[in-house]
Amino acid sequence: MRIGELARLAGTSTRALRHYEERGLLAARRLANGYRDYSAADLRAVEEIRARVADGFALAETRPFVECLRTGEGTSDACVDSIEGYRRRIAQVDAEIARLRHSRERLAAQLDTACRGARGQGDVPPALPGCVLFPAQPGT
Amino acid sequence: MRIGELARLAGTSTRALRHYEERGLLAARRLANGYRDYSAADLRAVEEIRARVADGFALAETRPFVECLRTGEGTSDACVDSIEGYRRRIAQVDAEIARLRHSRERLAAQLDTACRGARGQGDVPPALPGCVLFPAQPGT
DNA sequence: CTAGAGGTTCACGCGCACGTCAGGGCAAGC
DNA sequence: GCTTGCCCTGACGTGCGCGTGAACCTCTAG
Repeated sequence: MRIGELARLAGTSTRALRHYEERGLLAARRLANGYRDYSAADLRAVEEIRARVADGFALAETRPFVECLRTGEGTSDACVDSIEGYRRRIAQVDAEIARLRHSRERLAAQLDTACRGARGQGDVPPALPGCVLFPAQPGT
Repeated sequence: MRIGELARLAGTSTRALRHYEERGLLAARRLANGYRDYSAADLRAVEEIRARVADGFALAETRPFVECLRTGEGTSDACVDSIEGYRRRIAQVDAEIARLRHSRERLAAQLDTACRGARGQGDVPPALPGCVLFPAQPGT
């Protein structure tokens, strides 16, 4: 198939596919007229890339998975580097969640004091908007 | 004080301070020789900016807080726009945490199946590295 | 023959918060 | 006079994942 069809099937753009090729993630055969020619395996590779990127992997970090697809035929998980990649990314996500949770706590505290002490130190300010229905952290 | 001292006191760079000025967040008087001249209030403003940025606000979004500092003398919380800002940011953080949690679950599932099915379909692969001590999500 | 829908490469744009030169001026000590 | 340390204003670089032309070629249908 050619680049347009692959883009449609993979739910992305032709520009993205050429970008993956520039980055060495995707290699296309060429037809006699210079057009790129892709196989079903290439579609799998692109789906793999998109899936990893959707989970926060940088493009360069998807490389082990793509290479694992080529050598391991069928799955991209079955390589040591892939497992390493999963673990690293999970650690990053955990760290990021922790950071955001701390940030969330600080923000909630700030909002709280802001609502209490807003302008009129002792008496209740006239229904300061945004201070009713103070939001609790979901999922806790 | 001049820009270097302010940068040291605020724990940032002179370049950052000039950048804030370009963005209209910080206005400096000028000495006779053209040097910027800052006051203690400016230090408070810079601290405010840094604090907001540290909690994920974009530079432009720190503007209400800084302006609130000028008008409200003392705190930056006591303005309606600040409270709105807190709420919006909290909503963003919550959404981001939710996204990351879903991503985390998908990643853990992938790692799990990868560790199970790695290479040798039925028999246990020779202690695939990274598959021992499968990490659980912290804080749950 | 002529559109029109595809393909090709090259190369700049973007958003964001600055880092990092380049090329100068000002004040103070030796 | 020279060095040193601080300051000034441009203006380009960075990282990332493409978007968006420009200018051109190629195949197919009418």
